[in-house]
Amino acid sequence: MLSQACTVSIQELKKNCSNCNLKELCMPVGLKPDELDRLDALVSIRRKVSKGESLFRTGEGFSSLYAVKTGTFKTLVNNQDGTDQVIGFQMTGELLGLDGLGTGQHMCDSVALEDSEVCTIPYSRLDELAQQFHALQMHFHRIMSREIVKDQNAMLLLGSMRAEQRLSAFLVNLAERQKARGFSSRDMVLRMTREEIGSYLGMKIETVSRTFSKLQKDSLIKIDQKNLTILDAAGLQSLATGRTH
Amino acid sequence: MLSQACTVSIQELKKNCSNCNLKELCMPVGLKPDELDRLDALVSIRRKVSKGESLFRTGEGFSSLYAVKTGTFKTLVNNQDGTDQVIGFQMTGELLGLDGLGTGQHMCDSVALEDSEVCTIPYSRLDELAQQFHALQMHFHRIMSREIVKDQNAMLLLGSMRAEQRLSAFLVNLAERQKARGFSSRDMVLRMTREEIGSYLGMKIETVSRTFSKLQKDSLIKIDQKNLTILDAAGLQSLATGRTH
DNA sequence: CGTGTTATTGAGTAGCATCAATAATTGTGG
DNA sequence: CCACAATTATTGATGCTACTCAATAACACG
Repeated sequence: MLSQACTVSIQELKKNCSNCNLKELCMPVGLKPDELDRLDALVSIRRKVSKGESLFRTGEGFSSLYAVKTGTFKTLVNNQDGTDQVIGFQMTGELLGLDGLGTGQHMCDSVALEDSEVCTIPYSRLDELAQQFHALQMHFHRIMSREIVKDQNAMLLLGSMRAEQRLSAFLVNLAERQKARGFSSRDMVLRMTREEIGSYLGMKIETVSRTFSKLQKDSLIKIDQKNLTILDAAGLQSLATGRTH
Repeated sequence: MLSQACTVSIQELKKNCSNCNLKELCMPVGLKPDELDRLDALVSIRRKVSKGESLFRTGEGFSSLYAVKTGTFKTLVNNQDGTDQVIGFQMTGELLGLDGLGTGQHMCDSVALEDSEVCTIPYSRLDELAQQFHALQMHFHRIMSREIVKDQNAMLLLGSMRAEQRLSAFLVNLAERQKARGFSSRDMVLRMTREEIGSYLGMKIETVSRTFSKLQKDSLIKIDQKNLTILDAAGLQSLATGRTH
């Protein structure tokens, strides 16, 4: 795995966190210059993950966290009957692997939806560094807490929304995240299949497809395969936050 | 709030973490005696919360975590349309308040389902102590990670199980937690209403009631109001882990 | 003891899943 | 680079699950 780092050029190695344009989204927020330098060394291990390849799998030993440098991932939990369920999509700047910390083993699979690249953050070294730099420790806590809140909001979505609302909320969320990354929140490319969206939102692929068609018929979106345009952001938002049942 | 501590007798104050019978479930797991002593001082602030009363509410400033000493709580997220959804039930030894760490404000409400008591753990002091005692820091990370995994499993339940399966999984989980606390996993008292169960499981109160009746008809459980007896634990378990759709 | 809350059960219905057929797209090997 | 296979997506017809509405019963609380 470490040999993967060789695929990164010397030039690339020199620009880690310090001048990474994801600073605001990833770990290093609020760190002082010297703290950033230390973190740089930590995440110098890059790893490429091709489309469809796993970053880690359920049951594998946990040793590192991963920050998505480029690309998109999905996270899957293995249902006891052998089926999988998507429980999250991670895009640039988001952290992967927090699930493994509790037991020392990863509790889900992480699979790249497109050719992607991650920064590997060995937990033991993050921990060491966090002991020295309190701000990093605090920030790490905040990241974990936000992960908990995010999951709880997903529970809300799954527990009390109907199909149209779920999909709207999902698209609004995607748009927000795109915007936070400096991309258009109007036009985007869905990296995941209808089936993956359905798995995440607790609905069948046919229902996802029909709901997309309905949103399009109502002129809220334009959807052509993976290419999505949000035509009426306010309308979509009001659908997403509307009555539950 | 601090005045609540006065309701605790001197005698009670002397027996905190060190000889608390929840050691295995709560924070102090794996700490050395001197570390435990320090934690003792930390959690000496007890607080009683009567049935129906809030421990904290959405939007309130975050300053402390809470360990349930006795009793049961429910956690609610406020849906944007004004309705609430139960996203968890906390029993003895479980930690509350992790949601507030990310933003500095609580992101959910926590309400006592019966007269309860919590140990207040000021975050700033926990943090201080964790800097000194690395084991505590590690343990705190593990607790947060497990919270994430727990929520992800709840997403799985909500996204891919049908009513009977959801309720079975819920009851099996309750039984396991009762057992971990040294109580009977066969007979228990449900502290929550049917409506609260329904809210948590993403189903209506009528469906909860009907599903209880069905499980009883099939001789898997005996349910008389809040009194539950699990007659066929294996059968219930196999329902809970059975096919999704 | 009465009132408000909580729970049970029935009848009818809406929403989503299932089954099915077809189309569009992606990936692969010749 | 093209042809074929496999995957992914769309749309229709039908059925089942769980929601809605409703009536009644049991319980909790003051």
